[in-house]
Amino acid sequence: MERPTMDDVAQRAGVSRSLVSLVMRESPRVSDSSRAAVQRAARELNYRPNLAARQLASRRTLTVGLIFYDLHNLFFSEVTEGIHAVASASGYRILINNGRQQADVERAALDSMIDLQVDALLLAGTILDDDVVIAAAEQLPVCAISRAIDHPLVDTVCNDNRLGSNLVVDHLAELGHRRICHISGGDGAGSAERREGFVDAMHRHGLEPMIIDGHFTEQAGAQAARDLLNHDDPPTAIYAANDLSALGAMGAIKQAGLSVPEHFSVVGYDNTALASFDYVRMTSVEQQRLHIGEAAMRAVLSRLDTPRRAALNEMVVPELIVRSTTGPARSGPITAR
Amino acid sequence: MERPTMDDVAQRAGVSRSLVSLVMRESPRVSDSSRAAVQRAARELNYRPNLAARQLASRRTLTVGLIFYDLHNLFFSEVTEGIHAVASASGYRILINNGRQQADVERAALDSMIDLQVDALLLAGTILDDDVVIAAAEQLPVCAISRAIDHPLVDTVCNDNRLGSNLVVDHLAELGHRRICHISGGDGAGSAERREGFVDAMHRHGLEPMIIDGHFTEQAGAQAARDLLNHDDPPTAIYAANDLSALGAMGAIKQAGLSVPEHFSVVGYDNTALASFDYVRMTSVEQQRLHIGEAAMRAVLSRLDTPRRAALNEMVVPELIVRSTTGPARSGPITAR
DNA sequence: CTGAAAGCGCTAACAA
DNA sequence: TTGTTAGCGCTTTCAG
Repeated sequence: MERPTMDDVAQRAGVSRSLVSLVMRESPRVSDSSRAAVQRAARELNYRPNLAARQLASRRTLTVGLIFYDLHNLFFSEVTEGIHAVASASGYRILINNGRQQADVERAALDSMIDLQVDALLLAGTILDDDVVIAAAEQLPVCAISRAIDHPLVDTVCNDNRLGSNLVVDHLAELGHRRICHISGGDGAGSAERREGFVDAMHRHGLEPMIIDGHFTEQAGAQAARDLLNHDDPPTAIYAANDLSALGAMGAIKQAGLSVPEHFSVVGYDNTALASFDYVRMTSVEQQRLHIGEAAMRAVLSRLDTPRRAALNEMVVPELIVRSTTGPARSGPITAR
Repeated sequence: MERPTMDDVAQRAGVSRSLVSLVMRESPRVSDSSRAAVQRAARELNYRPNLAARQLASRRTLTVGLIFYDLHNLFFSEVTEGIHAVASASGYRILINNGRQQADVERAALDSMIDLQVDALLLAGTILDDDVVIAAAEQLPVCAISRAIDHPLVDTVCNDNRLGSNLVVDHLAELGHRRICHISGGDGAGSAERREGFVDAMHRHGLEPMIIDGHFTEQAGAQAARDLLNHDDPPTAIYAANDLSALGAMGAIKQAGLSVPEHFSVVGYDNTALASFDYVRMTSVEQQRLHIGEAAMRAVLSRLDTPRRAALNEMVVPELIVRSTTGPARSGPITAR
């Protein structure tokens, strides 16, 4: 069964193909009667426009590509909701590709999107080289999410990671914590800023920053926590660079027969579903993911209108969500209950 | 900056466009010297073939569409890995769309994919009407994942949900549990079979099945558990239809000051990251997600070769992963520690 | 092994 | 408001 084409519809409706085209694109300059006839014919034939042909002729796809750093990280799922909301309101569809945490896979995904001629590109936490991103931005609007890129053509939307770290340290200091350890996020998106914010905030409170190099993974958090447990003078609070890592730390603490927040306070970042489960109830920093997604989509839409405008670098204000994994600092050494 | 076309490459390489086309499609019938010249010209111009044009002429995209029931469910992330592995080995790219748990969004995603002329469609846990799926299957190869559809054109890959439930009940019965409650998954993918498998297995053990209607969500699991806690004679074990729901139940139990597995054993389904976190260590049923993804992708590839072959309905054997949320049944009523 | 020519299904001036 | 006419960038016969 061959798919009907515009010509088939035109023939059936007794009009020309261009008229059908106009109706399909919802042009106002069509008489009501013609429009009705075309729509009826289209329905009867179960006609659907061929996007490839449309795109070849019009040079646009009404499609934006979205490349994920990692499909397993729930942070991006929520960001996608925001993107979707704005995109669908503007008649754009979204195509997702998974970078699987590997730069070369991301690169292939990016090439693939460009081959498909998406109208714009959204990069969610990708670790692609700046050069690659900039080269892409020379071809089409690009917005990087959760990643700073300083270039006039690349828009960015990030949360204020330094501020987030400050909120965390303030909260912990207020609870009486003085020895706070940060498990860093390695080369992950935003981890450098979170780390710097942590150091600054600690100094501001007159405290000595303590840092373990980590990753945005459960394993890294677990390993770091195990190291801390063997420390001569373990900290009273742990601030992990994201929820996954924080949960890893909580797992290690639990396995050691200790508990949160009695022995250690633990704070994560991202406020993903992981943190909000009643079984976990983790204190975490909310980045305003929905807002981030919306802002990113709006950025590329506006650049579609104004290709050479100056870069937009939006900094979203994060918020600390206090739950049950933070409490007063224990006094003295660790004693199993 | 205009994108170079095949003609530009041909001109630069001093050959005809058709020859460039052959080289781009890696045809063996090209002399080494021509091939080299074309490849060099393409590289120098930074040429990338226009997929829309290619598709318009060849009628294929080398692209498969994947529609997710929900991007927030980690189950599908893993399935995607399997799909990706097989797809990329065969030169196919994957395009993902999120159904956001709503049939109409799924429908829009499906239409969108068909408009884009993807070569085949993979449906991961979608709740689309059978009619819609079948109509799609008449246009292109379709494989439904985690969902049974009985139609000669629709391939399916599911895990054996009945068997999964049997494994769970066997395990719990062996631990001495006799009052086991199943929190069902409502209209979610596979929940009917899990429920039936549960009932059968209970009867096989001479036990009375107990069921609460639920959903594939944390909230549903929590609500069900709260109901059970108020029960005259609460069960000693809870088998939730998926990990999310099981974690919800664990949260409610924890909030009530009770613990797992001392007061209640809890089992989930899917063995997602949620279950394997050290902080959770939940006993759960592994569906062999990677294998499921691979099988689904292989199914559509084979149907691309043999469009009218009989439907393939693969049933993947699940495995019970025993962790720390199941233990011997408590004897007697619940007493807080 | 290489080139010429005819579309794929649609959009976009331009004319009428 | 509607129809005519060129393409969009590529693949695919078919000759040579």
